[in-house]
Amino acid sequence: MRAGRPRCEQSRQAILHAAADLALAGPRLPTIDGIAGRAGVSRTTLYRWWPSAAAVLLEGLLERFHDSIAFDDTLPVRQALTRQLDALVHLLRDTPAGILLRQLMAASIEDRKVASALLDQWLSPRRERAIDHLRRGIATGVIRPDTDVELVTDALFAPAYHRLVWGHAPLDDRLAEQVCDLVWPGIAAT
Amino acid sequence: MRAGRPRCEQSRQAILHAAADLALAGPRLPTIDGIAGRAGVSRTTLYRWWPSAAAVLLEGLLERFHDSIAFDDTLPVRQALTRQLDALVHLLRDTPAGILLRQLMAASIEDRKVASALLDQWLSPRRERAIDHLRRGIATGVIRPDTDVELVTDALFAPAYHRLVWGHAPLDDRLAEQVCDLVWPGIAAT
DNA sequence: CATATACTGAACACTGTGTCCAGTAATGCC
DNA sequence: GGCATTACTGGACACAGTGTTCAGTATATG
Repeated sequence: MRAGRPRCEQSRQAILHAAADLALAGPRLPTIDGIAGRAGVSRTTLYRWWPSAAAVLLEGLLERFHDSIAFDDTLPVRQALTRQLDALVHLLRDTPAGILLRQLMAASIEDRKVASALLDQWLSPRRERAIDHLRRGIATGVIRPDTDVELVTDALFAPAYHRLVWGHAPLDDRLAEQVCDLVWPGIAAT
Repeated sequence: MRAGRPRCEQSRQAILHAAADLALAGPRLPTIDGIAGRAGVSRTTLYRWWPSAAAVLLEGLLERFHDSIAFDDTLPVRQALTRQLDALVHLLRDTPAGILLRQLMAASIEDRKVASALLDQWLSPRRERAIDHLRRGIATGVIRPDTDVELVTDALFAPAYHRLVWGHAPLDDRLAEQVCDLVWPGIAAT
């Protein structure tokens, strides 16, 4: 163990919770001062461990939803994809993850570090799981071998994120199944 | 004509251009002070006509790209959709519209007024045109009559916006055609 | 000329950022 | 127990940006 006073895990949790609470309370990203105040912690402690409020928010999101990638490769490919997408829709609509992600996407547009962290730790792992399913489908002959798996992954998942960001249409219960039904004929082996 | 000194159109243009220039120069939204300084105009003049820097940016975007909806209902439905999507991909990748839109999407997440303006004046008109094409396809028997045109519109256009925002994959030349090819079998009348 | 509206430039209070520093607290090691 | 090391505190600071106010100046109509 390292010498010196150990990091206070209780403060860390209080900070992550405070950041999430503030993010959920309003449309604007929480401020460093706001988070510190609500967590009952000194401003300096925040800067000691995180470079920005967005970084705090991201760590909280990842910690809270780290096992939210619905992955089940025992299911048939089509069901597995539908299930993963349905889990995402549910997550974005019915848990704080949706609002947190919205704000982090806004932050990532203005801050390249947040952008790469969010891409590496949120989107890419989920895309990889979907791509795994698609490759499995190609391997088992269910999906056409010339399928562009990256493109199909975007076609499947982009509508959910799109509706989250723009808010022009609801993330309804049937979305996942509808999108999968729409895309499937374009990739199914004849 | 109204009494009093008329609004200075030259200043207005200088402000819109300054805002766009600053937005293109960096990842962060331009500031009111920055825009005013670059346009050679008093801060007060900006507040006189716009509520925020994002509002300036949005007005500039809409004015510059107001006729960027590729709409041609003489083409067959499938080509018309492909063409509209291809025009969008090109716009997002090869013109300032992409960067401006990225920043406006970030602003719209933090500011509901920006969000509704952007939705009403950018996304919705474009969605409506796509929906028109799809309805035309249904009317002419090319597309299945039970098609959810809103969902299909999102499936077609969301991938482009998704790649613009996340930057995980390029907006390449074949994207429009690939997405249309992927979705078409799911909506084509048998 | 009067009236109405627009632009200027400076001032102001306010919020938030990011850094610094001296002081205090908690741990491992000798 | 004493020491080195690291963590947390709280106040101070300079800085950038916001949004408003106000007196002064400019330019249009009638």
